[in-house]
Amino acid sequence: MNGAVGGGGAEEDAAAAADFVSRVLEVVDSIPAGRVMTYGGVAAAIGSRAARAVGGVMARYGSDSPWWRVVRASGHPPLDHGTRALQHYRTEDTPLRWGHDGIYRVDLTAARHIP
DNA sequence: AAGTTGACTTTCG
DNA sequence: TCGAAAGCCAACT
Repeated sequence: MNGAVGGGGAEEDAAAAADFVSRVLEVVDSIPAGRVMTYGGVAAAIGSRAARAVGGVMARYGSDSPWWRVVRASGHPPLDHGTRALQHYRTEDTPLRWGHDGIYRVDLTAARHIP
């Protein structure tokens, strides 16, 4: 395969990032249907408090992961993707708490998944 | 190397 | 119950 060692410095950066991303995706992928986890919960599961970094990973690499199972601490889905997530929540039979204006939020009291 | 951004969290009013 | 501000961590420029 590769005769040379290959520098390493840049690879360590990429490896470190891939490691963080892999852990996040693994936790997200381990969330069962009908349950949700907060960004901070996922971060805590991998031993970090980087809730924002978790969101950043979802924005880039979450395209292939059940990102809709990861919600904010308030039970609101990510930004304007609520409509898109709602389709999945109804399909996964996730407990939702509906407001008077038709807006909904995930019932973390029942749907919060604890690893 | 340093600063800015970001699919966030928590606390105060 | 809702709104604004500060804090923390990781990635990008």
